[in-house]
Amino acid sequence: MPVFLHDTMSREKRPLLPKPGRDIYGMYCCGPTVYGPAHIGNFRTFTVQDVLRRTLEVAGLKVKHVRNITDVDDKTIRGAQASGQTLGAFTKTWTEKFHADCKALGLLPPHVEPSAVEHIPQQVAMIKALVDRGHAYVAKDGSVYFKVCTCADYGKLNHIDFSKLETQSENSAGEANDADEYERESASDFALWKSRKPEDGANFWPSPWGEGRPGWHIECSAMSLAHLGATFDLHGGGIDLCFPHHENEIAQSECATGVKGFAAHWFHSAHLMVEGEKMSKSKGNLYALDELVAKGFSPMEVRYTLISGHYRSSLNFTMKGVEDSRSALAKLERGADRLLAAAGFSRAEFVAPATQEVQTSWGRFAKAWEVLQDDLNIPGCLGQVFTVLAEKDEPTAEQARQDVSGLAKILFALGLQLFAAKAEVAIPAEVAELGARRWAAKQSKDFAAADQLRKDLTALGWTMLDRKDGYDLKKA
RNA sequence: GGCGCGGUAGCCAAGUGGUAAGGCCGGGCUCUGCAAAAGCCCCAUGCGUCGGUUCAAUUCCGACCCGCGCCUCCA
Repeated sequence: MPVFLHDTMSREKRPLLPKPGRDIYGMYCCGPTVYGPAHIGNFRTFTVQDVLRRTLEVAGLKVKHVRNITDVDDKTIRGAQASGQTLGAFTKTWTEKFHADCKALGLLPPHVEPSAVEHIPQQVAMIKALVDRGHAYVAKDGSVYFKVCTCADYGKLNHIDFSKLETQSENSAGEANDADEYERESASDFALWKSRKPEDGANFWPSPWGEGRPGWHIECSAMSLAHLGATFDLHGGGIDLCFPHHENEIAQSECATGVKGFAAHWFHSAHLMVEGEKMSKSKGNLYALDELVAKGFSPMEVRYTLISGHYRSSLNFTMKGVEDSRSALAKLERGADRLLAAAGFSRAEFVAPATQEVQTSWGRFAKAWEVLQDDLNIPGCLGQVFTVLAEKDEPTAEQARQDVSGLAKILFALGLQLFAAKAEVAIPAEVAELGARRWAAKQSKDFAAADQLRKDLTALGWTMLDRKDGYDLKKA
């Protein structure tokens, strides 16, 4: 059974399969603009896309995952200038930070990660095709605009009747659309090429229309064409990109190549709220991964939180939620440990099996997998996993092995790495000594002394967990 | 105004035309000198409101209330 996923354009749940005659499933995801650390909202989208890619792979598809880096736009140029760096040096710093965060969150690197700056010629070529075909025009200042009225089905992704919108002279905020800013012919036309401006500094490239830089929308069209072809299987991004970015991509790509059917499937993930509020710079709730780690949360706990809601519903990200995730993850680890013990496996053997075995051996987790394949229902899948782990009947060793295989694949698909090496907290000599003394007191049944020593440890911020044969010291 | 999404227990969150997964928290028990950890058990006659369809609706239809998103470069 193929994976089924809701498609934004058709508004239907549809099977995900490579185009006829192809054996590779091509997916393009809009990546980050590298002008600062990505926030958890960005990472929700990238994490959900990562789960999709992993799920498709577990389902046996060969996936080509392309995710771009936007390294030239107003924000990157301004950021570079403010930091006194070249654009390249500036975006390299933030790209590396992004990669580090992705790695910590367990995101598989995309197979191709093209950058906009590296694809200027492709973008220029596409713009040229649009001009040649009459879909774009050159303004007085050398900027090039896409002429929306030449694209009859513009608006099809968002189901907007664009002939009406075109005449709208102001947006919902009551602000006039500044149609004359760049001498656009129509308010809905958008920039493909922006002519060189003094504030761009050294960041301009040659083109048939003079020096300048590409508009934002064209980069994704050019890079998806370069790496996946004129048509490909799936295009993803945050729901905010649905309009106008993705609508514009469709228009540019289909008009430039003359081939309809740019992306067969559109995958949009809902946004994140933080503590019940919309994320925004002014509210200061745009958490970066580092800030959560500084609060004592592990990236895996953050990942669990990010996937704990269905991707099409907005998710309220709260610190309590991450704490809940920590407990849930710990429960998952205990359940997995029990299963491994029943199967006679070590933790090291708890890995997703190679592709050949991929379709078999789900054990009791077949239902969880089924749920995951149905519109990437991660919460439902996790619910199934916990249900199975709570079953009372002890599995036979053979059943447990099947279960381990199934669970390993589920967790691989979700990208949840259990048993992550926890940062060893060094035990101060003073604490270790108190612990040893308390253990000795307990052994000699001097409970009054033992209780006092426990209090002393608590005062230092440590707790002592007794076992039958020894004890652990943990930082509170 | 246009196009969408959603309102399920204290919190988070699945799901279904036949009577509510799961996680967290909380309570109880077992274990334990104490404490914790762990295991087991309990925790929505109820799924925004009001109508309608139906043998049966939280699930379908309609209206209404409430919250949220996008509507030109924010994942």
